[in-house]
Amino acid sequence: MNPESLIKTWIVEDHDTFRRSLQRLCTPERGLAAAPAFANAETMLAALRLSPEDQKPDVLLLDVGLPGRSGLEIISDLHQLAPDCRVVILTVFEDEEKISRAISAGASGYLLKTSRAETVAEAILEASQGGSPMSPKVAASVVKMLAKLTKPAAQPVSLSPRENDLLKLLVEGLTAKEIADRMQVSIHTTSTHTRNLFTKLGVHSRAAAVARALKDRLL
Amino acid sequence: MNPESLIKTWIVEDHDTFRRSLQRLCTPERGLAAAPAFANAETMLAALRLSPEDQKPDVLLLDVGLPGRSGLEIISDLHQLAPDCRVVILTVFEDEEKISRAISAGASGYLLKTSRAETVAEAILEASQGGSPMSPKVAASVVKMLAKLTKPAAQPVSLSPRENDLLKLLVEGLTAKEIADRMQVSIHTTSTHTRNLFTKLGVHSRAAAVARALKDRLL
DNA sequence: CGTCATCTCACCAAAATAGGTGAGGAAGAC
DNA sequence: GTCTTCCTCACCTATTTTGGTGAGATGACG
Repeated sequence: MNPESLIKTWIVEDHDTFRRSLQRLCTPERGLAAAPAFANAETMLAALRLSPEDQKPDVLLLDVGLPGRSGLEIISDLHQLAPDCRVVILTVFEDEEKISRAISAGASGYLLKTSRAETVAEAILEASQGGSPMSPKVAASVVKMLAKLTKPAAQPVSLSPRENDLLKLLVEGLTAKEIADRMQVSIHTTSTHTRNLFTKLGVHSRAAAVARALKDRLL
Repeated sequence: MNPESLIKTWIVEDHDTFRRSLQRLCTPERGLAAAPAFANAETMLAALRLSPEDQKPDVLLLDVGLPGRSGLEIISDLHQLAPDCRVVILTVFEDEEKISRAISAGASGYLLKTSRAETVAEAILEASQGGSPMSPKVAASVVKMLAKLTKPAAQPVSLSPRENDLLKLLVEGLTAKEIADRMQVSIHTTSTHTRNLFTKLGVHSRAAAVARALKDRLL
């Protein structure tokens, strides 16, 4: 395999021994170029700023072991400096909170530190190809969270087209007058629609209607 | 490996040839028991209803090839009949819409039909152990969706404790009077808080405040 | 053909909200 | 100490919302 096609990985890991073993697993046999490694994220960012375009990493292995100043904050800086670089989190934490934060911050993959070396190497390759490598437990958590967030209405309501329009505009926070304007009808009509909508949704105020619409994804 | 520890897999797949090849990959060498296979979901459910508890499947491989009556609807029936059974979707579709629907419906895994046989076998094992096997592209979509859904406020607002309480109650759809009651203050106080809250959120109505709160996850 | 749902508009009145000003007390920051 | 933020309460008015009744037009469905 020629050097150009080797995946360029950078490593951020504060624990010396572990950092060296991560470096050791980046070998040409696995399709990985020799990996620069840093003891903290700031050093890595400094190096990245000095780095010419063609030497920037394809994948960043990021340890977020320490709570508090967790390392997730640097992901947005990283994406500024190297937009195409994929971030793979490496950590001991497997709770939904931590996983969710990492993914919101822009991480593509999330591995537990219990992963085998071979698994980490495969994950780097997968990430570089646009995938999202995750340890099985993490994947299960992610699926569970997504299921919760996309759960549809408990008792689906059937709104008429105009009622649907109205609801959208309510969610935008418009007043009755503005809504009438947008819907090209008189304010009396919006009032009628609003009353009917409230009845269907089982609410008595615009705020409650908006809450129901957004919570139960009625749009 | 003794028969008790083999994973019990059931298969729903309308295409004869593909169904047989799925059956062939369920072998004791891979830790999988011989798998009953069905050409459609209704037949499978009928069989499941007649099935004694100890023969119910650990994992269901579910083809959702056909659009329309897609097969996803049966997942809730399945969970009624066999609450511990994990569902792994097998399909050619890889768009976010389909993936999201499947996961909302209660699927644990999602494989593309381009997957190799060995990959499918491993996925069944992973699912049975509580994991969520996904093809790389699917995992990437799932992570992308979760990132979008959990993205925090663009410009974070710092609300005072009382303003936060108020916002929660607004989202519940309470009136000013009810809120005053719950917050144990006079209605004049809630009014003041409301005005300050609106200013901080940059809105001019309760509905818009609720929309902002829910969209930007300010709670 | 009648019925039903929907959309449209109108008039009405009670209630709630939006928005402004002022002001006292408590807690924390400088 | 002073300043600021926050919480509390009050009074004010204009506007909006909520909720009721009624009614004509349309189109779909049986």
